[in-house]
Amino acid sequence: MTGKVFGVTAEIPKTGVAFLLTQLGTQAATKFAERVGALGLTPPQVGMLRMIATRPGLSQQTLAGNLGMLPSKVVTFVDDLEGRGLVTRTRSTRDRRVHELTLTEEGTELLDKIRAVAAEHEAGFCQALDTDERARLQALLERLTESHGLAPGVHPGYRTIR
Amino acid sequence: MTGKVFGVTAEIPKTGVAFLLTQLGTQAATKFAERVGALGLTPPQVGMLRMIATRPGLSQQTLAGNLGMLPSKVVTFVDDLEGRGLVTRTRSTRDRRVHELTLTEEGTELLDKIRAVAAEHEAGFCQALDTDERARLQALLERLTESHGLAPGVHPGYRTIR
DNA sequence: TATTGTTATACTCTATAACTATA
DNA sequence: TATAGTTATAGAGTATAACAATA
Repeated sequence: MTGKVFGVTAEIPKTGVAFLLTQLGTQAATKFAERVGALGLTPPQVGMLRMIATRPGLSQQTLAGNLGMLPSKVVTFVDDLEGRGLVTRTRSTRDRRVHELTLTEEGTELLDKIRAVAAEHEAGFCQALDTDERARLQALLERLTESHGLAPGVHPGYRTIR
Repeated sequence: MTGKVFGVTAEIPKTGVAFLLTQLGTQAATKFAERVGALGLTPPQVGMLRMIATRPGLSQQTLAGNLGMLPSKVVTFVDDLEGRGLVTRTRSTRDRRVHELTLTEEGTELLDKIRAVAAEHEAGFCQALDTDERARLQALLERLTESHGLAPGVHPGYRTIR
């Protein structure tokens, strides 16, 4: 196979599915980070807000475990989100060691914006495909994620990312 | 939509194509890193070896530019690869400032192993799909990479990764 | 004694900027 | 003066471990 790269005709290695996924996954993650960055958030923080919305009152330890983040990192992020009035820490009455996390009204509103941004991201990223093609692509990708035992909706990289 | 996560029945956000790509891209990159790690290499180093094989005699600056890496990082990597007898630096006769990079015989042999490892990676990652499904998936993914202007065979993340 | 949340610290990584040798 | 390669360094980020409060 031959093609133009860097202005020079060069041998292009036949790119397989795995490498295409690596390329597109990085691209998708970067673009999503840009979009939520406009809301003052990082992708891991978005994951936290979603998790808190899904399971209000959960502890920081549980949150860290579910998202694969370090507990010390969770402290920093919650400090930030709490300082911006998006999340509240409440000492549990049953175990005064734990801080129960919940979204404020403002946090809930921001999550709505996040959902809108995510929808824009999805639409923008798949622009080149028509509805039918997207559906077929989605079905194939779901098959792959299941075969790799990836948890639905959980980014596998929160343990190392920002 | 509802499903089991973390042992608890919870609301799962409908995962779109963009997020599935993020998940799978991270997974593919991680698994590839593990495989080439067994050869003592990082993915960026693999990219360097491939680039040097494609364009023997290129300078470190050109290599850095093409792969989106910092020149100072290239120095470190080439130090390593040269120390292991995989790559040679030769002062250019036309411009004694530049170091022309070439693969040694050993480097060429290692690149053969890398190609084998990449093939195993591809096969292993797509195990859940039959030949026909892989071809259709590949075609759809190629459409997406083209629509996003991604250069064939070039990982977009070498500028930040290890 | 074990666990939650927090803080401190050591370690790694990245990016920038100096520095040399050549042009 | 500008550029290729190198080295040094400052800043950021990560993971580990120490710590106080509570169980």
